[in-house]
Amino acid sequence: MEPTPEDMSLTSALMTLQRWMHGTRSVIARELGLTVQQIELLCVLHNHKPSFGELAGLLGCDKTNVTGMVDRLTRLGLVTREADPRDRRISRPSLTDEGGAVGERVREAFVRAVAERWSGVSPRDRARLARLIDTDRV
Amino acid sequence: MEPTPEDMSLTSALMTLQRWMHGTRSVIARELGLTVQQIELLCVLHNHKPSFGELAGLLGCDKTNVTGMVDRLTRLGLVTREADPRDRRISRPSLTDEGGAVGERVREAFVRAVAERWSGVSPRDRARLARLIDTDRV
DNA sequence: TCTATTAGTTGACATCCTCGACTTCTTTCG
DNA sequence: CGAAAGAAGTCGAGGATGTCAACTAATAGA
Repeated sequence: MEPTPEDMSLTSALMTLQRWMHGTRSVIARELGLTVQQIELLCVLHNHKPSFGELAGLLGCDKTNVTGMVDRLTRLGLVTREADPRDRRISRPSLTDEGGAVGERVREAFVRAVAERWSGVSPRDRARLARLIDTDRV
Repeated sequence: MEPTPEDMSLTSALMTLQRWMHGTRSVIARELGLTVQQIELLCVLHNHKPSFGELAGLLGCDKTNVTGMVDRLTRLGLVTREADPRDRRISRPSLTDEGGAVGERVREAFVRAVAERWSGVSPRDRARLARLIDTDRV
């Protein structure tokens, strides 16, 4: 399957987008005194109680990594471990009230940044963009 | 500026995309025995000889960080420091032949992954997607 | 039951990231 | 010109991230 010119320009757009997202997330994290990975974890835990293994999959990192991340966020009072009543091996990280509030601020800030970056694009095109991005996911 | 429903679904699409890109880049890096940041650096240096400070800006990290990253890539034979003849404070990291070849493989792999992910979308829509992503950059 | 598998943790080690302090070189301005 | 101010890169300390192999505890399967 040969890459077409459209694939090339799409790739280049994605690289630019990648840098923009990284920068945006860094700023948001820094304002809250957290790391990018930590705010990502808080967002993933929104309305969601995965096990450590599932959480690792969602974050795209090793499960041995998640242990330490949850430890540090627990120390900050943002996350707790909840036991699974059906399987005593499993414990499910979940947000504390404060962790939920911080996650909410993160999502708000990100939506605001997105709205601002695409403010020159019509709502119709923004919806189209969202559909095109997620196309093969559906 | 209130976020609209379009902004929300765009944000959600971007978060999914972010995870896909992270996973894709991790796989590419791992296959080459490098880290995500290292392949990013190799890509940024393609046809480009920034100073350390400019490189830090492009990578979205601190310049004190770049010193170590360039050191490690130099040890791997992928990057060298070139002196700037106009200003002796400045040295410009640049790709060795091998570094250029590795960067080329990274770009190829990424384009292939992009082409595959959006293979269900018409070339016309892929071009439209690229334009919409980069809209306010132009 | 007895074995194999799964979930989470730990320790070792490399990398990433940030901060403040430092050296060297360049620019500015008195 | 020469001293002060600024800019570029480096270094060291310290925390966070990421990977690997090895480990414990609990469950599932034969």
